[in-house]
Amino acid sequence: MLVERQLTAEGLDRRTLGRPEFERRVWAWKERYGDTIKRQMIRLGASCDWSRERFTLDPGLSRAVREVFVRLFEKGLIYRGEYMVNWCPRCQTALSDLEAPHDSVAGNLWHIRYPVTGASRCLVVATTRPETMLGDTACAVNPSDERYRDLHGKTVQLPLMNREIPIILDEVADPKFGTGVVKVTPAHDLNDFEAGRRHNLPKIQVIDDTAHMTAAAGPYAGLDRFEARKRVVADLEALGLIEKIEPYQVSLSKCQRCKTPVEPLISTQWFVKTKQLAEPAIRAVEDGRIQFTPDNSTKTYYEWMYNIRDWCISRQLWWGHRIPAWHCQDCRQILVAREAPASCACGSSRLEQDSDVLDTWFSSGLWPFSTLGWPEETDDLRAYYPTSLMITGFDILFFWVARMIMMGLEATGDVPFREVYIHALVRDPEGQKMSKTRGNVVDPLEVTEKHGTDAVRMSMLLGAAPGTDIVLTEERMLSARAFANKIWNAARFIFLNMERSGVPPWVPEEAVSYRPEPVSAGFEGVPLEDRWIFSRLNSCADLVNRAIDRYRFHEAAQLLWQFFWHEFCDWYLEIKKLRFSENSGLDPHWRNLLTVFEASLRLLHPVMPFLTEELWQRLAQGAAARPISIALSQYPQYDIHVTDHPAERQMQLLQEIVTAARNLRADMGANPKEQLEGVFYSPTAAADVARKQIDAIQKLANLKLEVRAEPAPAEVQGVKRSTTEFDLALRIPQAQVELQRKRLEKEIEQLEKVIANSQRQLANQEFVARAPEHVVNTIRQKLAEYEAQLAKSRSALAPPQ
RNA sequence: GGGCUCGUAGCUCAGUUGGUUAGAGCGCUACCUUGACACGGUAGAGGUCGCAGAUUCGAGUUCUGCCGAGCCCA
Repeated sequence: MLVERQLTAEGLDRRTLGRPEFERRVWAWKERYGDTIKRQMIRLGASCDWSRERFTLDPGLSRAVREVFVRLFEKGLIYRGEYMVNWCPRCQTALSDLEAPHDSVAGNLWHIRYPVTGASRCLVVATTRPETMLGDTACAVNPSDERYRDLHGKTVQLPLMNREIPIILDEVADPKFGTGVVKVTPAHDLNDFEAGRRHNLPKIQVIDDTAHMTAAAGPYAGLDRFEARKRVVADLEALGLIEKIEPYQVSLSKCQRCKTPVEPLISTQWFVKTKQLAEPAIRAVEDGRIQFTPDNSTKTYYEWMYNIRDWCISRQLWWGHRIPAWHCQDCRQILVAREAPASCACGSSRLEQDSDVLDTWFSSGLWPFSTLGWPEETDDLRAYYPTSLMITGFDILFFWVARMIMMGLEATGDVPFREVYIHALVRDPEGQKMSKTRGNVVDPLEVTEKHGTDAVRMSMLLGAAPGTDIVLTEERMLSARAFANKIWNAARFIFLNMERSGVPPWVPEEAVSYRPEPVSAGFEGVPLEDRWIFSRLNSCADLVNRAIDRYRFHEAAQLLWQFFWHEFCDWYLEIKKLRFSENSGLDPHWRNLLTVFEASLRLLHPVMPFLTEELWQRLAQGAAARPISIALSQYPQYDIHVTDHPAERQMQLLQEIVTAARNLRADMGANPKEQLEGVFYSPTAAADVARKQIDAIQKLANLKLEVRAEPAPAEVQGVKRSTTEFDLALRIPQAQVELQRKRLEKEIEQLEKVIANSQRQLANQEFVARAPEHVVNTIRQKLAEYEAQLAKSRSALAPPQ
């Protein structure tokens, strides 16, 4: 179409150019612009086996097209027939139903009087296209419609044409619509065409393939169809035959490519009988040989397949696969063959190939096997067919996916793929579908240039929940860029400190078998933060792998974000700052840190390929034997032996202590830079954690802390924050103690609410009797904890005298 | 007309088989230019999960109806 546009601009058209020259031009265009999408994909970091790139007009694929066509024809599944097609008067071609989408547009419903022959009354018919009345060959009423019972078998006089046409009884007339009478124009409306078939009505074509009126339209011949409509209406009005005109929403089909209103025309086209192909294709999905994700696409698929109609596959275009059929110029016989036949059965050698080409989706439907060398039994075909996964958009579920399944089953006897993942559609910031006409298309190369490819990928993935669309907003991309920046800065920090500590180029060890190293002898000598981060990394790898397996990419992206930013950076690196020392060399702290960091990069790599590749190359530069790219390295996998529950519990306590202290500080309005003194009380294992991790706690909360392995006394100095495990008291100026009251009151209020809830639930006999035991126990346990905490908060609010 | 999807914090959305005080990012508020990062840090405010019923000991989650938004097919 773009090539035709170019020609128009040059004052040419394809007819003056001739077919060979036109084809040459299209190929030239394809050479020049054909790999735009490929370049975009490369820029977005798609890692495909580009050596297998194919084009449907490549020789191998063309051979498959002819093979399938001939086989279907020989099985009687392809036929040539006269049928009503969607005709584009501009493109001069037939279109499939899918290529002629219809919109609701404002129009009119004209009510026209047709005088009944030999009677003084008129039948009133309602139509949205008055100009087609010139081709009417009947009027129809519903057989069950009592109002018109007396007119059965009568005729009416077609106004303007003065033709006598019968009144037929047909279901096409809906008694509830309009007057219950419809005009029947078999040559220009699909429903009428079918009604005409049922009643053997003549088909009078009054509009030609350029949308002008034909000679059959009498005085209107030569007029454009819309001009003819005006004239017909004006003439009818002059005759007093217009009863009324009411505004009406018309369903108007337009050519998908050029938006010209489609004209339904009768013509001879090639069709595929789809019912027989659809049956096995439905079964393949029903019995699970093909699975859709998200699952609701399955319903859409069934809906279409159960109601499938024959597929018009011929196009009157000059670009595409020529239909492998030859017309004998002498006996009119049509020969369908894989290669051009030399002569016809009648002996004539005057054979001309059909001028039509095939719908592009015909060849696309063969893609999964035509690209692998079919019909030859190639090694590729044996190795890769059926393919594992088809990823595509919902908008071509019918165009492409359904047809691949039908064609795959028909040609090879097996499904073309096991799974279909329907990806999200990217929408503009207003949630609108992008379209060239609306002008809201986001150019991937542009946003990539602006925010970085990795940020664009991350922002899309974060929104990629199955079944929802992705709204691509500036804010989202900016926040993803902030994440990329965070990774970059974390790396900078690491590289900088490696230098300070005199760490030599690091050689990654076999990360799969690596365990965090102790800084002194024994398991207890492994720093808590290392035990913890290895356990967290392992858990993250597990969840990310599982999320990806289930196509829950938004979940994977969020897990990676949470892990890297809020665990690795916020806690791990912050604690590690305490462990660095000048000239330490590659000590266990460093080995642990670098191993986790390297694995994190690998974990992040599918989402942010460019950034992670860059950092990974720098990080692992010392390694002699390693993959040349992070893309070729192993993706982190879950290993049950790395899970360290005690470390996770201890680290959680550390975090709770630090958070409690920060809360207190914020409540008191303490300056973050001011170091506060405090006392930590706990009769439980928390005291042990506090004692061992005192450095980290003091650093992270900017405290000078004394740890006492005992319960807090009734009254402490300063302000106090309590959990079930511990009490933390900070010394602050007496004047600020009052500030705590508000927070305590709020906390008490919240606790009272949840305690009341829990109590109500536990008081319910039926709940205790019927709910699973673990649920009841959890609530009992929680209630006890709430109550203990409430007691502490109350005493802090009003210390016993 | 038939089918499908969605209504959860100001915005964009998570919430896996019904079961702890419903989450995230952005935005917002307060404090902090601390030698990785102000594209940052810490703390915080903000939701009767569209409405009305039903099932259940228990519903954001299941069912029905209604209201609202969108998509696909006729």
